[in-house]
Amino acid sequence: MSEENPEFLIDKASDADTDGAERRVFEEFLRQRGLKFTQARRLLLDKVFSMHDHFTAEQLLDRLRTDGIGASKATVYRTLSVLLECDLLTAHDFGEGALYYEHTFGHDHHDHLFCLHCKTITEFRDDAIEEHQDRVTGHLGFRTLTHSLKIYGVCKGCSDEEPGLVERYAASPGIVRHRS
Amino acid sequence: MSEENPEFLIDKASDADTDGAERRVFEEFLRQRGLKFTQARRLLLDKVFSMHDHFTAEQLLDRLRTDGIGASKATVYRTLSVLLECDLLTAHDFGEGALYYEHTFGHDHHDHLFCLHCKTITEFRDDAIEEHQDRVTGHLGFRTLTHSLKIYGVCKGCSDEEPGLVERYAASPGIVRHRS
DNA sequence: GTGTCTGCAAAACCTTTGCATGATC
DNA sequence: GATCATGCAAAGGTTTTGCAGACAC
Repeated sequence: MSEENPEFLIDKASDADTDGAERRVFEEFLRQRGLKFTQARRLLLDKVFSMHDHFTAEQLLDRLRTDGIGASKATVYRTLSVLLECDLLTAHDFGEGALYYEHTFGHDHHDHLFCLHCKTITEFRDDAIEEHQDRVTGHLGFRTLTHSLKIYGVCKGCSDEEPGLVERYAASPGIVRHRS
Repeated sequence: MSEENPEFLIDKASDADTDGAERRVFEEFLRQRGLKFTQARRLLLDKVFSMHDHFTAEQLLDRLRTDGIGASKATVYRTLSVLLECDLLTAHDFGEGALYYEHTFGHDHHDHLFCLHCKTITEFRDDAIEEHQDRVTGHLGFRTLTHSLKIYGVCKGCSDEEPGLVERYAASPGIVRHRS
């Protein structure tokens, strides 16, 4: 492993080709529940799986419209909700007002770095952290269903470009919003 | 340390007596900014520091009214905002719609377990987890300002009382809401 | 043809804000 | 007395919902 690509960094490009498996999962899920595989749902599924970054409902709607697909806001939210239920999608709240979604098919759990300046989201995974979490919950008899670790700060790119940025954010709690 | 009280559990009772220090901090902060120490702010500060659990703005408002203190919703939100800015308060988003607040005076950083069934919030701290986080961000040149680790699941009390609860939640992604 | 889905607009929800009145320094 | 704070109601944002017409099975 090179220094530029440490073992805990997640390679986003590797999920580029899912071989259409998400579609089979989706169709099967719909069938089981007596729901219908409509054109809107097919178009939305395709769009969601063509985006390999995190996106909000509004951004998804915009990109659909750019493609000339006239889906309504209600349908976007309702379809995202179905995709969440069948585990093809995950939502993350970074305290920015809207939820960020990412498709998750065959992806392992991972955690996030959120740059408060450029809003870039970086994914990472660290087994040691996971193990320590399990140790804590095990001690307490707490049965974990899901968990989230989010680290907020300033990414290397931003702090290289603008030295003093970190100090500026640290002095402006209003920007960090004290959400933790 | 007894088994009932592992070293990573945070003893909430220990912050019961702050000796009024939070009031001095608050007054000093207000003075520095040319803000006023009004009756509403004093009453809210007292109430916030008399509550040793996590609470929402709505719950705070209710408890104030129970005490016969008629603060408006706007004032509650505005005062919470000031308390956040002077680091006497922290807000947490557990995906329940509203933010949960907790007063933090002389408290070290800690993480949270959230029981999806009884909504109980348990605090813990684990230095090893923090160290691993620092290692990851260090590798990436990411400058951390704050972070949050939240573990969602079913607490020991709930799963003892209702066996099968965990499985029920695991099968109902809609309840977990897929927020992570 | 039955049952589900879509789009629109309106509502829900928490939170913030504008403005006139009232309190603090 | 100047300035900031309060309360009310209205607006802000994202997300959800009711309903009539449209589509999938």
